[in-house]
Amino acid sequence: MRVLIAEDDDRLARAVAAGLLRRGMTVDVALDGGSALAQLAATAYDVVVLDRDLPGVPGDDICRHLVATRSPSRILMLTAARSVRDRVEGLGLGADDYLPKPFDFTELVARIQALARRPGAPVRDELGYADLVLDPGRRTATRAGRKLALNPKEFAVLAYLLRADGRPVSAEELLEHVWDSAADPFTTTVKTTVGRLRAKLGDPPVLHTVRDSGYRIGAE
Amino acid sequence: MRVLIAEDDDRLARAVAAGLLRRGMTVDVALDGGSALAQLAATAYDVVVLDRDLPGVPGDDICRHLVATRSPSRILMLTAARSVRDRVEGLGLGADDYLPKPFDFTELVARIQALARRPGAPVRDELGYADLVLDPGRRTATRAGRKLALNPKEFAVLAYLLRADGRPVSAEELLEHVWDSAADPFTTTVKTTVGRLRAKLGDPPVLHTVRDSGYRIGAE
DNA sequence: CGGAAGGTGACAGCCAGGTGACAGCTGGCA
DNA sequence: TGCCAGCTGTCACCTGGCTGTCACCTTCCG
Repeated sequence: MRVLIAEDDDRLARAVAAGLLRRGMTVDVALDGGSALAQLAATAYDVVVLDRDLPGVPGDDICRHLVATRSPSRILMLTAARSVRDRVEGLGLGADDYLPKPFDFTELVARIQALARRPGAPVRDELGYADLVLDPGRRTATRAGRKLALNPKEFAVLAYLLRADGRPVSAEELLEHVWDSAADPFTTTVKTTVGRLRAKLGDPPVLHTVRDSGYRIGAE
Repeated sequence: MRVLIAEDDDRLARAVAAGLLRRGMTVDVALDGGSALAQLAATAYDVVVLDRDLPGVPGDDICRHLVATRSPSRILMLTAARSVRDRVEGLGLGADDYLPKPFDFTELVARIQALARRPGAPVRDELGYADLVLDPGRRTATRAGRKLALNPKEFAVLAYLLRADGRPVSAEELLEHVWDSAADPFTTTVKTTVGRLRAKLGDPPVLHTVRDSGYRIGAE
């Protein structure tokens, strides 16, 4: 699957690209409207992630262009403003989905995957490991059928770890993806949050520490 | 995906049909209420775009009919009048979405797609959770057999939350669907209305807040 | 045994969300 | 037309809990 990220915030674009690459997608990045159009002309993308505030040619215009040319690409709009008006306008322009900044990176990745799956079978994505089940759509988490009262940050961390599917995830990676990308690199909040999450997950332990590489969901 | 457009303005109907065909949908048009009913009886549509001011059988009646027969079709109501009351009534009748004329064509297309994509809890003529029962057709709400005196806005909000079936619904989403889409994005009316609704719903609480995500009907 | 990585509990600031008072609007009615 | 009542939005203020920091402890490993 081929994805174009049209986003002028270089760090953000690269972080998203990294996440998608890890999920096996092919990713290109365009830092301004002009190059986005050029890349769209040259290559057939499955999904286009489109910042509304794009320098050069604004995202709205690119969206209109894609719709007008009956491009088969699905469009996911990003916007800084969170107003209702923006949302309506975004969808009105023909975008397939819409995400206001700031967003949870894992959420973005999930939405891109949902878009990539052709419409039809409604997507009910559920994450889980053993008796632990997470439903991102409903914001619910259960263990052995028992509901877990997770705070938003704890929930986001757990979702990210589950999506990592057993791979150890470093504190830095969590900081970048679950927290604001401008987070203080010396913060200790990750270990605190993981600690609280662990306590709520209960026994037997499913969230393990891999020394020097990070945290991991899985067996022993 | 199969869509029925029940709209007596011939030009408008054809323009919409053309746009939907271009997005790969199968489209039929009914120019009056009678033929709309006939086509609905003959064919299973995913989405019905329903003009309220339909000659023959009015759109409201068709909507009621679809809800009463537990049709799986999703209903998008169109209406010339733009009043809030209209909007609330439309949703109260059991429509899934509502669009006042004049509308932006691309917005209509986007909404139809959104409806089609929506995972399919079938439309019911009665909404409810636990001892709470809502009858959109008769605009009545009861809890544990006791009638609740809900204002129109409160009723519409509750109906929308019940249709979301446990999924958290953001204030933004409520604003867009229950209020006028041109609503002030910084308004605090949602939390006020939800507060009043909560007070009327009584104990035990069924309307919960999910921090950073919205409101949700359900257990704890 | 010493240092670094990781865990834990206490604490405080802040902000999302809740609440009550009030006022404007609207629709019904005489 | 003027009055009244109920619905709905705004505003100011409150509060509870989420989250980050910090100090200190434990564990691991060379």
